[in-house]
Amino acid sequence: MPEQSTGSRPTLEAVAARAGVSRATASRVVNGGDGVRKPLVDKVLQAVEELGYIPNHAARTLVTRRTGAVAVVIAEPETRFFSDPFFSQQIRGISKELTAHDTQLVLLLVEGPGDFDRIARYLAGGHVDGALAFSLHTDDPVPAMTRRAGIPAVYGGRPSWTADPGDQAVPYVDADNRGGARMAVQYLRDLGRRRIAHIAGPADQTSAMDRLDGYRDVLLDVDPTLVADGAFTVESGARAMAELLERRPDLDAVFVANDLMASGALRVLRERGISVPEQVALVGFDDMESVATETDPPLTTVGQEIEAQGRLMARLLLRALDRERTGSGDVPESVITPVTLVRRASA
Amino acid sequence: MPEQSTGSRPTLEAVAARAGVSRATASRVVNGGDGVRKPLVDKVLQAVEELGYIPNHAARTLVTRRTGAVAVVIAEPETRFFSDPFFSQQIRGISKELTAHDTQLVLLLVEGPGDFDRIARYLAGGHVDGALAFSLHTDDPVPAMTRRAGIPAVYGGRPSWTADPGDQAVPYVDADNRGGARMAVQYLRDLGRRRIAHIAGPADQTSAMDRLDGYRDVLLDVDPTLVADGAFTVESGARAMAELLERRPDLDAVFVANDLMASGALRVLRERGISVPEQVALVGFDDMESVATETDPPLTTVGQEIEAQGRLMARLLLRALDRERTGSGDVPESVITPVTLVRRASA
DNA sequence: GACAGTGTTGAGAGCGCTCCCAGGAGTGGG
DNA sequence: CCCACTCCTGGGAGCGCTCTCAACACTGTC
Repeated sequence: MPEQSTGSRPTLEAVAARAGVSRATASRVVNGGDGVRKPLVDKVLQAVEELGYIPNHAARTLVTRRTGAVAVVIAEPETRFFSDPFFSQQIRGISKELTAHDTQLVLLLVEGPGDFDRIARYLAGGHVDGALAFSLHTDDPVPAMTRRAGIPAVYGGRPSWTADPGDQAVPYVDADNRGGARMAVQYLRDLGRRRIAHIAGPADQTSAMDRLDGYRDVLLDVDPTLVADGAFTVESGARAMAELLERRPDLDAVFVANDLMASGALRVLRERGISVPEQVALVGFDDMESVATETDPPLTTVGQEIEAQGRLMARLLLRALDRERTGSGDVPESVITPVTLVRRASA
Repeated sequence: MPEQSTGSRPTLEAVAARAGVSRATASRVVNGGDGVRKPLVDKVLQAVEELGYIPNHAARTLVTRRTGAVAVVIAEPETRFFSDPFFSQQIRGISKELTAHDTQLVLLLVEGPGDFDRIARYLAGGHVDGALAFSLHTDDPVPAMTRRAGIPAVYGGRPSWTADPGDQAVPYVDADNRGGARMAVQYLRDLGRRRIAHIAGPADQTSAMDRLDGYRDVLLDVDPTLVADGAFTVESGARAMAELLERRPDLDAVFVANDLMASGALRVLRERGISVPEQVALVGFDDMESVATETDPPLTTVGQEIEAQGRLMARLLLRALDRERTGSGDVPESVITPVTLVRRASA
């Protein structure tokens, strides 16, 4: 084991001295070795090895002005962050991609509304080169913060302001919510269902609205009594289902905007002795492993590649960073990821 | 808005100049202002405000040798990290505590076994002041890495090597697994159950072993046919339940080492038409929100305060860091957090 | 053989900050 | 009124690194 017990860690200076070269040459070797002759490269590399040299990150950042880290901002209120494996998977994808490009992931969980100041200060403080954020609510202050901090950002989920055409383009990655919804409703129709209801997600989340739009795309002028509002939670799904059943006891199918609500809806249907899928067919959205396969019956749902979305977000950000550094390269553009209908037993 | 559009951000030098003081005094004010007279403090503060000054983190780290960040190392193979809200909650608790002490959270997800090198290099590279890790497997290389890197670490879950008395003390935070198991089994006994089986977790995780020990504490010399092995997953729980039913069709209760397995067990019992809790009473462990309340019937289980555990881990680490810095303070000691029996319908 | 051109190396100037140390201002006691 | 002492402030070194620039060696050409 290299001598790391000597208290302070070896510096580039020490490496250079041991290799019998200047600090500048040692630095060149450590950073790739371009333009240094082979024998010297070897000598420096050996010195690095012998001393157990590890570059001092702070010193390097101080001069290069690059931190090699990006922030992941999660502004979701407690409840969802917990019960939702969505974030975990997305983060896993992000982590994979960042790791492959030697970039670190700083996790910024927003602790309540008053905490945005801290986040803003952090982003502006030069701690990170860029930011990834999940823009789930219309009033999200994160975009303004990253703009002011002057660092590139990529969003997960279509930010609401993209509706305004005049606004600056912020790249984002999102599943094809609208297309997926269309697919689900069309499937129910092909099954012969005619009174297809919808349990919608919260109006301040674009994914919920896009899914609602997709539902409407297929069922052109749909009866408003067939649509109930939910909040993407199990409980809200149960409530909405009860509401729908009361208003429209004749419904024969429900497209639910996410699996969590679908599981709540399923519970209510079971309690009332309504058979699924015989009497009422049910299709969810998300294909959330721990939910969709565990319900009784298992959910037919729209699946999205969550981890791939995370990877993609990271990739877009890294590309933006690269562009910033080299001054060239293609401008990152938003990406819509495909979805698939996963057939199980509920429809 | 302060003039941040001038390209490069203002330095301490600029603040000092504007306030008409030296850089040293400006630095003192920025770092608390001890030993600086009020009028000067105010002048500097005003300059900071006007210029929108934010300290350069890299420069500060370079001289203080403190990064103000800690790593959270998660070495869990993919599957569990996803389906398990455990980590999310634990991280939330960690984040809350760190944030309150102005410390950043760098997330290090281990991507496969070959990735440990990267983690080791990162920890040794002076990027972070300390590390939090979840030590779930006996062969976990993280402890060795942090020791070599010379940074303090705190573990989540009792590390297996704490069994060896000679080993150095590594502080950890863990739920009272053994006590909780005792509580659960005792409860089943008080219910009048006499043939209480156990579905155990994987043998390389101390939590599983501690729960098994607790089970044995109550049922002194238990018949080995009453114990089946699982892997903390829904599927493994189902398999173990089937196995138990085959070996001991007379069993009248099962204490399952976690809720995920309990939900699998429940499914098997339902499929066989065995009523819960009438014929077989079932108690789980973890009180995992999204599982325990959603099963049919809802699970009676042992609840632990996961978020509090995360907070505690962070607190212990911060204390160790403080100790390192000031050279005094109490040595952090491991903490066992209490558990409670949550009664629902399954027992 | 002189000269331009190419490739490799080292010296040294900072990056922005903290902190040690010395000097100056102010205070109280003898 | 002078001296010792305390309190506050500024000068300046230096944290470990990158990067520019100049010096140097070597090659090929006319």
